[in-house]
Order: sequence, then structure tokens, then C-alpha cells
Amino acid sequence: MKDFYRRVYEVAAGIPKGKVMTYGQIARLIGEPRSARIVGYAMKSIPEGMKIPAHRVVNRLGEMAPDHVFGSKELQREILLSEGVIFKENGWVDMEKSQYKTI
DNA sequence: CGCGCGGCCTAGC
DNA sequence: AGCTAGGCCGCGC
Repeated sequence: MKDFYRRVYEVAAGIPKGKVMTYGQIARLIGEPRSARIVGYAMKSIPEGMKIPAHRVVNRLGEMAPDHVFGSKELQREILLSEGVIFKENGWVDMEKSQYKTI
């Protein structure tokens, strides 16, 4: 597996329950600020057996992933809600309140 | 080898 | 909020 992926998974694995991170944020954290899209690809390609909370990674606006990823946006939203993530009226994550910020 | 396609992002209306 | 335009880069064909 590519080192890039490994580092993405390390960061993603550290997102606590009730919080979310963005693709771009993770990309910047591992020193690849221009590779936000690849972070999304890495999330989609998590190997069997690796316990990575991919549902806790959203885009910068707090939108759910496309339907085909988790079955439906509603499903992902249910999971995050059950973990305590705060949502806005439009159905997106309230990034002000629920984004996991690391120094 | 080239080319299209993404769980994206920023800037700029 | 919504839209475009441009850039990004790994992957599969």
C-alpha cells in the first residue's frame, strides 16, 4: 500500500466519535495540501479489516458523501447523528461545532 | 502511454 | 445559497 494512503488512514483513524474532518484538512495534515481528492479515493479504498471511520470524513462544507458510497446520504447522516455530530438545518454537518481541529 | 473520472478545493462572482 | 473555471493527482482502461 502507498505510504500516502497509510498516513491518510492514520489520521482518519484518530477522528473521535462525534467529530468529523475534511478531505482537505487531512491532506494538509500529512503534508500533501493539493491531494484532497486522493484522500477521498483513499477513503473509498479502505482495505477489508481496517477499522477506519470513513463516515467521519466530509467535504469542507460538511456535506455527506455521494449516495453510492454508504448506500444513501441519509444513512451516513444517521450514523453521524448517533455519534453526536451536530447538523445544520440544511442537513449538513455544522462544521463550526463538529469539526475535529488538531492544533 | 494517454485520457477520463473522481467522497475535492479555492477564488470569484 | 448557487454557479462557473481552474487546478490537483492516483487509478483504471
